[in-house]
Amino acid sequence: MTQDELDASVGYVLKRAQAALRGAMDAALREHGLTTPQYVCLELLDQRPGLSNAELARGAFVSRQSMNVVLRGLEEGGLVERPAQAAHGRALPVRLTAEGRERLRRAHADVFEIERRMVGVLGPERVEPLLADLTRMAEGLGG
Amino acid sequence: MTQDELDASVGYVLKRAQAALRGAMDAALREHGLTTPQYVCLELLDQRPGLSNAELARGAFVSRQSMNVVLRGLEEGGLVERPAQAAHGRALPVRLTAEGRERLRRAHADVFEIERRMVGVLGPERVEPLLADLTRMAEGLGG
DNA sequence: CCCATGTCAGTATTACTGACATTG
DNA sequence: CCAATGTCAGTAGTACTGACATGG
Repeated sequence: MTQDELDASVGYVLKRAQAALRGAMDAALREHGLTTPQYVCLELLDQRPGLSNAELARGAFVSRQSMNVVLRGLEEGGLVERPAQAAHGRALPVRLTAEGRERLRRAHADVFEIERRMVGVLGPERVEPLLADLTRMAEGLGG
Repeated sequence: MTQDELDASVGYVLKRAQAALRGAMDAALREHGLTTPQYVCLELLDQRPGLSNAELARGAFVSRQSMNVVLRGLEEGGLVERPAQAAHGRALPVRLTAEGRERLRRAHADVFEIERRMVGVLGPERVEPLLADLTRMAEGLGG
């Protein structure tokens, strides 16, 4: 593989774009006392209240164990809450607290601005195909 | 942000695609006794022999310290080598050993197949714009 | 002096694996 | 029995910060 081929590697530019986004998010979220995985977790819970740990893990593309660590941090910070016992299954539905919702709201504004800046360099007509292509690639790998 | 907005978030699908690729690479490279960061490091060195630790770190989007850990692992495994002292600067040029080149060659075949499978679900005419868009997005965030 | 580099130390977050009991 | 879940334990990879000496 030559240098040209590396620059032209979809995997490489994918990683580059993701690293740039992650770095920008880490920096912005630090001011809100959140890590990027924590933010992702809050975002998922805001959209689908009551998701279980395992469901959150799948949504954030991490293991159950990793998500459990993230959840424990959020719980200690009073941003989410879990019932002590499950109603019927084993899954414990997680919900945002009022403080969690408020923290998310403020952090979201900054993250939204980052994403706007990232996507803003593209022509608006590119966004839809880009979303479709990335989704199909993930599905193509069984993701 | 609604569920539709999350699915439509460029950041989210970007992460999803990258997670799928990373997972596939981790699985494939395990059989070659390599981690994904180690593989990326070998690939960079194959293309540009003599890169320093700091240059490799920038190329792989990790910190100097993290890359140093990766390099130490590769050095212990006899896949790369560094001179004990720098010729003129402080930077130590890293080079693949014969074994490193051979290990990379075999691993590369599997990784190439994964990328082929990932990109294969797209129309060939989509690849170029995709590369360009991802590159521009990274640059737009200062990556 | 300034800056990039290599390196050491310590710590934190995230990740993995394996394992096990529980629930439906 | 089987599948999914929550959880415990151990380990590993990657990240951060701060610090320091070195070389150009």
